[in-house]
Amino acid sequence: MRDIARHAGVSVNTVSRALTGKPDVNAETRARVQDLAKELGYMPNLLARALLRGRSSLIGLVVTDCTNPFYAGLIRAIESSLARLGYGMLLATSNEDTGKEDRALTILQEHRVDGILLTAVDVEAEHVRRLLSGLTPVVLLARRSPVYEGPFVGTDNVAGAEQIMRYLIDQGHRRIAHIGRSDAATSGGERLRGYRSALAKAGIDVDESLIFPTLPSLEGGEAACDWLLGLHPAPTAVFAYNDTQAIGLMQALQQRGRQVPRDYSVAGFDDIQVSHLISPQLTTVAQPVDEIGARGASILIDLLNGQPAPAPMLLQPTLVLRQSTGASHPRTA
Amino acid sequence: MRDIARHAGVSVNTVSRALTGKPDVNAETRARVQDLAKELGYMPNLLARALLRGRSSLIGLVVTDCTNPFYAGLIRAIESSLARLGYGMLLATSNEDTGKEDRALTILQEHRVDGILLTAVDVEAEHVRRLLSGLTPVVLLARRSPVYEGPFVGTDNVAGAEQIMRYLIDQGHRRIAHIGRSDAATSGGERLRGYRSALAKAGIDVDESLIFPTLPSLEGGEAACDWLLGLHPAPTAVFAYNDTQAIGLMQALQQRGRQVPRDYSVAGFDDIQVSHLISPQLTTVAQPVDEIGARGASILIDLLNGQPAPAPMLLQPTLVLRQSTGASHPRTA
DNA sequence: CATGCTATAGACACCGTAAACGATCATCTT
DNA sequence: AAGATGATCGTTTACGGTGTCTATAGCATG
Repeated sequence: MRDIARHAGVSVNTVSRALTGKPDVNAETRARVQDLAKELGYMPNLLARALLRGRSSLIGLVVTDCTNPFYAGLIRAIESSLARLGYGMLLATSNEDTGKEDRALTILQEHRVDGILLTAVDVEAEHVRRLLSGLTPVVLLARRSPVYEGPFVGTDNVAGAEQIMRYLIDQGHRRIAHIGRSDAATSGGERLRGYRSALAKAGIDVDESLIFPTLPSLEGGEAACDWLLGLHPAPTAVFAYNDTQAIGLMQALQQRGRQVPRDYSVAGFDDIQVSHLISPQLTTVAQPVDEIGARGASILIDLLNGQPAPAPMLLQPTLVLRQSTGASHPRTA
Repeated sequence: MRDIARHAGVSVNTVSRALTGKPDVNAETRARVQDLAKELGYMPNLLARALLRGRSSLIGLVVTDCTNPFYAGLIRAIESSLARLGYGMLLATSNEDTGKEDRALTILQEHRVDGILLTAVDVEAEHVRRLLSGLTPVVLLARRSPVYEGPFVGTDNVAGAEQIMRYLIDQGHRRIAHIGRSDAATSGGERLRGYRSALAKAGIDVDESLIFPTLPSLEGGEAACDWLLGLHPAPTAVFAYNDTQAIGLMQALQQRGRQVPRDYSVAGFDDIQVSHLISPQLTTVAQPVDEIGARGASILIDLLNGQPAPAPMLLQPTLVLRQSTGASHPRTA
């Protein structure tokens, strides 16, 4: 900028005014300065501007694992929203480790991000509490504590689970097993709640022995196979916490000579891309990933602009019926 | 920092020295300052530090699409490497659009990232040329122009294609089709080169009518199905540019009543996660994603520390044999 | 006691930009 | 023609840290 000022024979400040479109600059001078800026390849130093204005135009995003297709979609939606609004995105990954998450958040704050979008490993953790009571605006995504009433965007997991369960019940299934999530993630509890309430609404007693908490991974799904085959009387359908588990289960079932959906209907949650590539294609519940990302970003930006903190926002998932579920058949075994 | 200085009864400068571990501070004073810093919840302002030192501790990463599992893996590897080295990562997505890429790169530079990791949409594009001849250190990932001799890390696509082709040839296949990539991405040309050279080495003439350039997507693979079925004499195997195409093709073939690998052996490239979830599991070539990311990051950091620019680095992919390929059967048709 | 050395800490400048204020000059008003 | 007005531009200051130079005190040395 100094260079431009010297070449143009004006002060640094005039250059600043000319380039940022402020008034009090002669049109001629402005044109000359702008030409020179282009010629010299000038780029504003956002660091300096940030330091002065106390706004970095940077948003921090923390996810647990960007190779998870759900988070990958989230990242894409957020990045594109933020880019459109003129913000840069600092991405950090916690890898489901609270310690790493804590450090990542500290780094983000030291870089003076204007706000943070967080899918927390453990919403109750001490460092999350500290963050939420701090000055940096934060919007939680996908996971929240039940008592938290601040900015949040996520899927209505209870409603999604109820939808898929109602569908299975409508198909004639009465003994429906649930593969759950064994860790602290709140979505596990919510989907389980939907499982229970759908059964209750249909007048079916919940059989606790039909619930199997495990890891939300392929291996978790595979592990559930043995458990499932050991149940008597056998369930006719299974609702898994997520697609990955459901796929693991289906693979294991097929290896044991069972057929889906003939022997067992299997339903998942998330609608990751794989789900319509495997055979049979998986019936599941699609999360509105793009909308979660876009809403999260816009809520955060609104917060930065001084809007009051909105209440938690639950978005509705949609049922995706495919081939892995069917009508209940009477058991021959 | 001013607060700490006042509370401790020392100058701001002394606080700085105490906290950054510089010498010339009394051990007692240092301890007092550090205690106060913790108590007051002090966080260094990296913006200010960056402005002064001319280093932001920020690295920019530009990928075409973070929902692509290959790039998602790359992002994870890079993020974890950078975090370990004390750098933040600014992520931008080009969505295969050179205009968006250009804008993203500008934003990154305005934020004064210390260096950029780039998987360019089009390595020959004007704005990429400009970037490479600029001052910001850049390491290209995965895609490069043949004439570029600067910092680059990627897969040896030619060798990977040769490996899988040699395997198919060893299985007795002689008429092997190739579904290619229709756009400018260099990896397309490289894999095609491997296809040709493997055939040449085996003494098989390249039949240009067996090469079908299309989109690197599911749809591209599906589109290739009609073409494939129209070939006479029919090939016994297909080598696709990537797994996604291969999967699209297999689905389309199965819908037409053809069986894989009985009627056609199908091989892909990339080893995305889906590949071992579908049936038949896909034979493919695995890219060393983690290593590409880790090497890319460390090369960039070396550049920042004044090391001379290294030559392009090609990493070897590994063959993953699964169920979608088999020995060549004589055609009955 | 003068001198020089060391340990410690303060003062000042500076990074690149922008807001606030002040100065200059031409033009307009009466 | 004197004063008011407005357009244009320069000067000063600040953002939060850190490198460099300088100042002071305490101590050992000759």
